[in-house]
Amino acid sequence: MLDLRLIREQTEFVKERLGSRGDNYDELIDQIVSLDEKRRKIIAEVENLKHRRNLVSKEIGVMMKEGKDVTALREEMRQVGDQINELDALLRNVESELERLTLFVPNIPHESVPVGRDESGNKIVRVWGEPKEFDFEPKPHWEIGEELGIIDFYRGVKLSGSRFYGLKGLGATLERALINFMLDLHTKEHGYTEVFLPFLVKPYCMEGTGQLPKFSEEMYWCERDNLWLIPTAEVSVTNLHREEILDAEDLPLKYVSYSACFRREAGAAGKDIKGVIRVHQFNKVELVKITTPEQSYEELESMVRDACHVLELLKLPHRVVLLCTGDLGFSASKTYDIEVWMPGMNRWLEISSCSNCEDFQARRMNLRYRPYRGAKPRYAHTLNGSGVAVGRTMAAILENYQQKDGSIVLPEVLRTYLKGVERIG
RNA sequence: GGAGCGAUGCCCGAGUGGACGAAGGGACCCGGCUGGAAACCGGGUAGGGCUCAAAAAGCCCUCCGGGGUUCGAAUCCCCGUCGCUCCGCCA
Repeated sequence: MLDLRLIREQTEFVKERLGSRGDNYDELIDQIVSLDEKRRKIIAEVENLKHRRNLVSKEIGVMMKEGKDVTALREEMRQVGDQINELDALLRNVESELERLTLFVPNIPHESVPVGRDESGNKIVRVWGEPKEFDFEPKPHWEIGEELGIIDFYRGVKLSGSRFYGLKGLGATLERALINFMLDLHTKEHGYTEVFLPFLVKPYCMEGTGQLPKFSEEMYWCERDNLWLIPTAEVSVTNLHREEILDAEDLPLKYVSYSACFRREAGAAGKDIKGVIRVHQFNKVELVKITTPEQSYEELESMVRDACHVLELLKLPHRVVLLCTGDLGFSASKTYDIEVWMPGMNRWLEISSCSNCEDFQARRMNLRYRPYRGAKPRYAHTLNGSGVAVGRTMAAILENYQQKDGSIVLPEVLRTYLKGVERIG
């Protein structure tokens, strides 16, 4: 959520910056500005009346003790009270509409974000490693997984429908090993605190991180209990300290969390239909930081490095991409994607996305910190990034480590997590 | 799922219709005392909004959240959320 004051006082700036995302928000912003004006007018009026009522009510109390007649004043105040109720009701309507609209406004891109229409405007920041040369035609991971009997697409679909899959034997073990490897790396070497949180959350959590109200179609909803399945642990972890005022000396808070992620992929019919890269349920290890505005961009850089470290240790070639304004997510001010090389698919594949949301989410969830003793609270900055997507990492391992004979030689760093197993097949 | 009880400031806790943003205690901060400290003494310590260029100041709101009754609500009524206790069920 953007600061209403910013929208009010720098309307043109806000419109222009939002416009760089590729959609026009002028009309929405104009509606917000005019509702805000209306709101302030009503407030001025109703507060005057309340002030008067407070004074007179006190006086009535005093007069009653003195045995004076107060019927006339009482009657007058009853009328004032009616007016207040009317105005308050009006104000509630205006405020709820204002809030509703404001929740649909995306975050303002950071000034360092390149302006561009779509992913063609993204900038490659750096590349790590080189795509391996194969002396045979490398296969895509879905063929490898099926041939080795470690990924079961058919039965995943039998159980739950399209875009679900199952793992078996060393496939299941590898998935689990990857999760543990990533969690250990981030807790032991990068200083994150591990948390394990609910996968089902209240609607206000989804609103807090920006999935609701705009992206309800993308998520699974348990209607009976009005709970939502998280599309990423970003939701549960970032909301962990919602409505709190944190001490500055505790910042930055750095959390890492494993979670299953659930996505309806509503707008992706027919896209990436093969393999495990676009499915309704997948595992992810997520990084979240809560920090100060002064530190947040440094923290974004180090978060990207922490995520890349996973891929470096796995010796998977990857590159870091700075997203342009048109490719930026709703809540983000600045985002780096990390893309891994998939020799079987012959393309780069997003395996992590690290964003600084500045105070956009913090404002939605009322997450603040106190810069120093006695100071006014300020909104914190929140960051999130995959560290990294587990299913896609498994796919990348299958494709990058495949051998001519169809077997997989497992990355060395995983061997302690695989009880010494060195290859599959 | 049933029954009952509860939610007050940073923490504990009083208040059950009128001067209450809220007694008292603790904690913390500042000052005094001291060679220094403890004890003691004095003072202070919530959030949001509106008016405003801003500051200052004033006003409004907030005693879990939302409605209502009333001239006036922390206090009375209704709804919701969360917590506790007992019963039932359950991995």
